[in-house]
Amino acid sequence: MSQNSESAFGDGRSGGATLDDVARAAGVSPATVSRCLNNPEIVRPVLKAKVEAAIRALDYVPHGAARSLASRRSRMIGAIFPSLYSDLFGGALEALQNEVNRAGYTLVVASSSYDIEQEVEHIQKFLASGVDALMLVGGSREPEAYRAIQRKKTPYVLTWVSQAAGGHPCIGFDNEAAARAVTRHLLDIGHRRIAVISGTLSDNDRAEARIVGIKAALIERGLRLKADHVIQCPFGLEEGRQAFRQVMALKPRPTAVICGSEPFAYGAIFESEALGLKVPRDVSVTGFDDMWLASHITPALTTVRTPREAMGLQAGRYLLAVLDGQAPVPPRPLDFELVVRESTAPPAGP
Amino acid sequence: MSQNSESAFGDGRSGGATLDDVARAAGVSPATVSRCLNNPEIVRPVLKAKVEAAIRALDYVPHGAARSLASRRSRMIGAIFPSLYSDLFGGALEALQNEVNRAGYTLVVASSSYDIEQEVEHIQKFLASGVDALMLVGGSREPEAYRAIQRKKTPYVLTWVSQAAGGHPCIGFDNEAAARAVTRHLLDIGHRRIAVISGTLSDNDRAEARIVGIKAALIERGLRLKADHVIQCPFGLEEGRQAFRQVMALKPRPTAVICGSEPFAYGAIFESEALGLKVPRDVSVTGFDDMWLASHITPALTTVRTPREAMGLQAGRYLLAVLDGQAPVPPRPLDFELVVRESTAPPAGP
DNA sequence: CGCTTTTTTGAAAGCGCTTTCATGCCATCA
DNA sequence: TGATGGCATGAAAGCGCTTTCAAAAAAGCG
Repeated sequence: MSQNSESAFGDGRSGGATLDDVARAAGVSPATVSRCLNNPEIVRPVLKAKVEAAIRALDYVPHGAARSLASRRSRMIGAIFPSLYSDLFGGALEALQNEVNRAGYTLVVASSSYDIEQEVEHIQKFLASGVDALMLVGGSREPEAYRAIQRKKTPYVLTWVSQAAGGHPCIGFDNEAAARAVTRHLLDIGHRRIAVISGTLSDNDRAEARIVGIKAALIERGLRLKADHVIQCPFGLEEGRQAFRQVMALKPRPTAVICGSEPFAYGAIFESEALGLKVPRDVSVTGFDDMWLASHITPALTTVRTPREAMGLQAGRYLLAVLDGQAPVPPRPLDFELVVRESTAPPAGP
Repeated sequence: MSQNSESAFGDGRSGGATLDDVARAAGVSPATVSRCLNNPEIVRPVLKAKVEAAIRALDYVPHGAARSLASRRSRMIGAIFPSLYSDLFGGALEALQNEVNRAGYTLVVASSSYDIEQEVEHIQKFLASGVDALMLVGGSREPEAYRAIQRKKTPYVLTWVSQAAGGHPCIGFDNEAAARAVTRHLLDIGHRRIAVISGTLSDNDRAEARIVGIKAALIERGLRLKADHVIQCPFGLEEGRQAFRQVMALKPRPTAVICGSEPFAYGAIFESEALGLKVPRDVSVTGFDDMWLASHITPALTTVRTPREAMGLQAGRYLLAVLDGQAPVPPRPLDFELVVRESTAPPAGP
């Protein structure tokens, strides 16, 4: 039975070498090996070298569950997004993942399908499986959900919002201000009859805040948003088309429509063609998020660029910092940017 | 000290009740409680009821890591996608997640950014953290990666392909056949000068297979694909625009361009406008995947619809079946569908 | 150079659960 | 009715690691 340097060991034991094996091979105690893994700086270089050699020779990989059990930390961070289907959250997800990976954490992901009940189930499952921290989107959920999180003392952060009732830590942008910016732009170029296509408002504080922002901007100019001028529907391009058609049937016809999410705007632009309307000549359209299609569609979309990757990144950093015992830096709202392109123009003369 | 039925216990112990607590409360042994959790049918109804009551009363939640350690199963399934940024894999991800959740598993996700090195690192990390099964995209990776997986005896499945060198289990569609179908369509309506915009071929067997399919269809008609007629570039709309411009500079100009991925096709269509070319009058364009924009863009895109959700779903089912000890059903290729819309038409007369 | 203080190390006790294994119980059979 | 199984239960031994705690070694000091 020959033993070539690395495979013989690894292959022999079905489960791989254990920390005890390493200790034996290095001629030290298991405790020392453990320290090499978790606190390398407190073990003498001589021993550390021996241990590292043994680890390499045995192709040793620590057993995650055993580690979690003994240390009561899972090294997992959970993230729950409203949807993974669209690419809206994809960038944030990737950024978050990269960030936590870098620190040795594993990201566990779930999608709630914009369903608050499903979300709470996921929260509970994550809590049960012992995630060390939690990233959530928005602040609309039952107080009981927060209580469960806090009871377990699990660090968490809300994204996509810059503040939430209850003083929860947030990493996001000011949805209200962003919507206000879009609205002001429209008002500045002369629009007065403005309609809104919004995502379903219940259980979605981002959508709510955007409506609030729009109303605020309108009020600044002594205008107000009539109830029949805001259409609520589930996110989606097709839904946007329908809503746009509906809004264009209003008398007098609005000269601009603000879309609370980008697919609505795409839908509006596509539908305008079907309707024989020209954007922006006959009607101005704005989006929200500045996704990849925005600059390529004809007409190129006026929209607001939201800091999606940045939210993922910062949320990761924040959670990591808290896990690291640092005083949680009070996060400040991230910047958004109004991007004016071709889909908005002054309204045609009366 | 009052003890209201549920909160008093749960709040008292910082970590929550343990299985031993439940056993004590129910007046049975820990072993029995464990059995109630994992093998309810072998414990007498009387005891089971007692245990269940205790569980409810104590608000007991099993400790995942302890379970994993003792049972050597993590109840986690790992999935590594080339990208989470686009919505290409989003549907599959959601479907997979729902499927494995249903069976009590947790999905752990990672993105490799189309980087084979990064992918192998993720594979190793997942293996180390003890995932019970693994979902991968495509079959292009070092043999060592497979060896590592097999050494750990971790069930796995490759998606997005219907077969892979090495006989690995696959849940996907026949990329070659799909590309052949698109090409034949073009040939059938009279095209002879066909160019291709392909994703980077190295380390991407899906892209490779598509090229093979295109060549095969061409050869059937006695044609061949000239080297300068296939442009390789990273996935992306912008890249597609550039590649299209490049391809349109060929003399004689191709009458059709096959895009190996949908964003390329969108880019081609947008760029054609910039170039003053009319699709399909001046040039036909085909996509690949039939994503949401395909039917809305002008002209609506001829493309092939790939079974993305189905792959996620079936991959989940397959893995679950293997984990359940069932004989792994030899998976058959999933269906794709050629969707002919407006972006293809017979070439203009010579 | 002997003594105290500070670091490093090792021994051992779990973390919370699963899983043999042996036991006691009851139904079954001769 | 006594022997023979079969089945539900409990006792106990870990799973692989971390983490006190105390002992040993190194360092600092007079």
